[in-house]
Amino acid sequence: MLTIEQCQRARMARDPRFDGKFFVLVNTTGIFCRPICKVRAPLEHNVDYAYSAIEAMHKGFRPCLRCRPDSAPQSFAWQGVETTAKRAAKLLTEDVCSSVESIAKRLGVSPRYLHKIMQTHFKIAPKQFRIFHQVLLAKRLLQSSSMSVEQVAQGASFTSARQLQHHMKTTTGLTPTQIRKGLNATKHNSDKLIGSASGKANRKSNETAAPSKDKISLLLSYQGDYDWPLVRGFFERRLIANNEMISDNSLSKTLSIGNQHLRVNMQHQPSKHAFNVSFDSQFVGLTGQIISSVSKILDLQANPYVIFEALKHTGLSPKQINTGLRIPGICTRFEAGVRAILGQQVSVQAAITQVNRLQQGLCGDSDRFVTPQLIAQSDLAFLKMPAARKLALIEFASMMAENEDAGFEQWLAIKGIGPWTVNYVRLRASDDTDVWLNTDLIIKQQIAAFAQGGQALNDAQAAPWRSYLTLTLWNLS
DNA sequence: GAATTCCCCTG
DNA sequence: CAGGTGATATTG
Repeated sequence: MLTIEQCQRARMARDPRFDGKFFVLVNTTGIFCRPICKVRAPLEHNVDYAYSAIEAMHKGFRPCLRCRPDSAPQSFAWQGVETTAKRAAKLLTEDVCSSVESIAKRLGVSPRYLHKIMQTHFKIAPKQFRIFHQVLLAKRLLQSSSMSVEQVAQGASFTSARQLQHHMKTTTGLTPTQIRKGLNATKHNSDKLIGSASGKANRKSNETAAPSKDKISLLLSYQGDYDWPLVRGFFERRLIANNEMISDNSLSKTLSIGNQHLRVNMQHQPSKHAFNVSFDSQFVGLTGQIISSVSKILDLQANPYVIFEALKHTGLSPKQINTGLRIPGICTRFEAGVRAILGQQVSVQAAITQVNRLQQGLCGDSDRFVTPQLIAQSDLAFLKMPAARKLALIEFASMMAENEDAGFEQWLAIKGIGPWTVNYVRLRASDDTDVWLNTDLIIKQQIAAFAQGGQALNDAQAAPWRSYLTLTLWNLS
């Protein structure tokens, strides 16, 4: 527990690390706040402290309407405007189809206020923010794929090649073709980049708009080392039949994006420090989402050097730290949730067997991963596991069927879903790099082993990359 | 940028 | 409890 002094300093500093740890009771008004409440700090002689919202309510205080200390921790209301800004940025880039207005509506704010939020947090209006993102994606496609300019425009969600031209010109001063030529001048020929355009060139021009049977392929590069054998092994031990396939140098998986389903192949090309990603060109419009899914699955954006440096200070010896460490990801929270629930208290082997039984039982030989709806409608009689866990899975599926974006506080409200499950999901399916899974059995054992060896593990040193510490300990076991 | 809402303080 | 103040979030 915290001392009065600590509380005092924490609330004066509005230190977010203490948010949720205690509450400020203001005697003069009978209102209680979170330590980070933006309102002018009450005088010390007017306040008391409580360690839970329940306690505060019980003492007759009502929650502050500004900081909402009554709402569940981690809910959006709890996290304040910054979270709204982040979510806005995410929605603006991910859901390019929706208008700015509808995104504002989804966030529960007026378009005007969204504009203001974006302006204060990103110094740019929502519309412009989105266009920049589209242009950046288009630029990347021009430089790393064999896609035609027309395809690039579609891939980056421009309504036409003309639009792409226009925005590219106004933001970079160059036309799409010039961007692509820039690559040719400085690097190799474009046909060195995975040829698939060749087949297209031969086809009749009136077919270009129609869905073709061609493959689109692009190169997604990573920085630093990449321990593919390790990542590959991780996936191999958790493979879902039909939905996923693995070979010596590649992984393929059927992704479900919206109501579309597509097979994506990811082939490791160590010499290029990249993965060659390919999928059917009829899904060109999903290019952006495919890239982000693949980046998540393969953890392409990690910077292993920085992580290595951080992990060195935890007490691990350099030999124990893998410089090519990546976190094998899962691209939807739903799939991660299913795997986590079925993985509670059992071995990796047992867990994946259950996942496959579930998949087989509800989807047969389909390559599409099971849906929330299918689980929610089933009684799961064909599964052999504790009844409580089945119920948890069904309830989880119903929640996801109703609202895919349900917050973790809603997850936790389900009986059978606790901190371990949520954190496992955060580790493998969120952008958070700082998930320290110290409630995990293996991790506990590792921590104990280090303590016994006289060299206690200092996990705080690994922040904000404790997800990688977690994975390192798993690998060491 | 004004108007509104909300909170804290003092008398 | 009323009236005064300062500050933030939000809207039109």
